Amino acid sequence: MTEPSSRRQRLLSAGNRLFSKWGYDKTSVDEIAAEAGVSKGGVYLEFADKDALFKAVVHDAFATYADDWLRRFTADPGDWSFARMFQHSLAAMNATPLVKALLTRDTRIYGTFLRREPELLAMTQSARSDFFGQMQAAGAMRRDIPAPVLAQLMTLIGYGFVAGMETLPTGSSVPLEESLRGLALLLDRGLADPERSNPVAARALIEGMTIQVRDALRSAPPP
Amino acid sequence: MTEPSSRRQRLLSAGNRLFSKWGYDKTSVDEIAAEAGVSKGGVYLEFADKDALFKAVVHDAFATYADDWLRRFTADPGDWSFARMFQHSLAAMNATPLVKALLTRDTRIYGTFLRREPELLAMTQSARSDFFGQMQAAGAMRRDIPAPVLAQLMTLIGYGFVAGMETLPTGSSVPLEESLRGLALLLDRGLADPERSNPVAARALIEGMTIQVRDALRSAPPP
DNA sequence: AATTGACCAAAAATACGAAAATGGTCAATC
DNA sequence: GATTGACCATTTTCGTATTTTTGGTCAATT
Repeated sequence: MTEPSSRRQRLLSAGNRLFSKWGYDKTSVDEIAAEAGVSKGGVYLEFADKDALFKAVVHDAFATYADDWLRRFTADPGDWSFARMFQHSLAAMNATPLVKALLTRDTRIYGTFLRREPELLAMTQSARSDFFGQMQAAGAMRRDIPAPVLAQLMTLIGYGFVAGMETLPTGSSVPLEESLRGLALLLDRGLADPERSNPVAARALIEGMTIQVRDALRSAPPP
Repeated sequence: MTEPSSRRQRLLSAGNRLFSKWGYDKTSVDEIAAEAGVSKGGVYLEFADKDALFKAVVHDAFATYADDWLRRFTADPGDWSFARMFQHSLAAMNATPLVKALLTRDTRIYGTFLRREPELLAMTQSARSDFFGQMQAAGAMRRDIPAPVLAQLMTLIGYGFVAGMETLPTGSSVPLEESLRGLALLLDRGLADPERSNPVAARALIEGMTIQVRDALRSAPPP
């Protein structure tokens, strides 16, 4: 038997389903209420307005993404390397429609919302260059590429994998998971510092950064 | 003094300029004729219809791209490696609006055209997996990643660099050329076969492939 | 006290005829 | 013979009146 979820939970779930499918503009409050088995008035008992509901749904999706990311990462028996962290980050993003849509700036999903609330995009700036600087300083990443360039590289590559998969020719036969494994192999060797290697420090940095992002995405949304 | 270019040349040039800026649907034959200093009837003396003109312009853009690619590649004093070939390929693509727009499926530019002529997309399938198979066989590329996966990797990374640059946050301060140099460093080491290295065979393969693509794009468009 | 759904003003979708623009042709012109 | 631009049928755009849908409220109901 299923746990009777709270009204808020049901609204978030229904909202996530419908917003993911039809987007912000083409999903009405009526439909969400019906899908959640709540009257329209009930929606406004829980959320101030449609915007607040949408923000809460997006925030929820990011928390789901962060959890999924960490779950995939810890379940992977391989090394605790940056390349693997990145690999699972992309896999989790791809599996969370609203996160993917935000990264790819899918206006069909975010509709008029991104124009009114462009600060939402800050949530996608995950590849911060100070992290790469620390990795370099710890001897966990090559130092002949400046940290800001590394950050940009990873951002663009990540964008390519998430956005490209659904834009490029359909018959690309290679499933995303396999591409991501290949990418991890490529990055593992391409980003390593060939002289000094410090897997312990690397692991500490990666672990810290991962947890930090997870907690940041889990925290309460801004007022 | 400037060479008086032929009517066909002026039409291709004007078409390239206007199609790049306004797209297929929003550029009229009248405007192209005016921009080229030709009467409307003159357009139809040169091309069967608007579609034929557009196809010729796109074909011309691809030839320009191929030339630019090879020019950048040969002007680069660095190694004649796959990573550098790829780097300059992306730089040239990015510098050729109609090529970039086709790769990114920019419907603002290609408008209704891509629906009627989807085979145009075949021109963007440059990363063919048999090439990677040959590179692997020649000892010029690591063999622990299957060739089709390598092809997919490079396709997605390329997409990320070309499409991501204009979609992602504007203040990304790192210019594309520098990102591409970093990418080449990353790929050079990430794709290399650590055991056997065969720069001579690699160079032959890359040279052959480059010329082949260049000639293919230069050839006459299909009837 | 918690929840509902009829209700309202505002916004968005639709319908549709008028007007402008467009792709393409060809008799007149150079 | 090469080139032009007025011309035509069709499509697209525009303006607008009408209808539908939507976000949000609140008296009535449970």
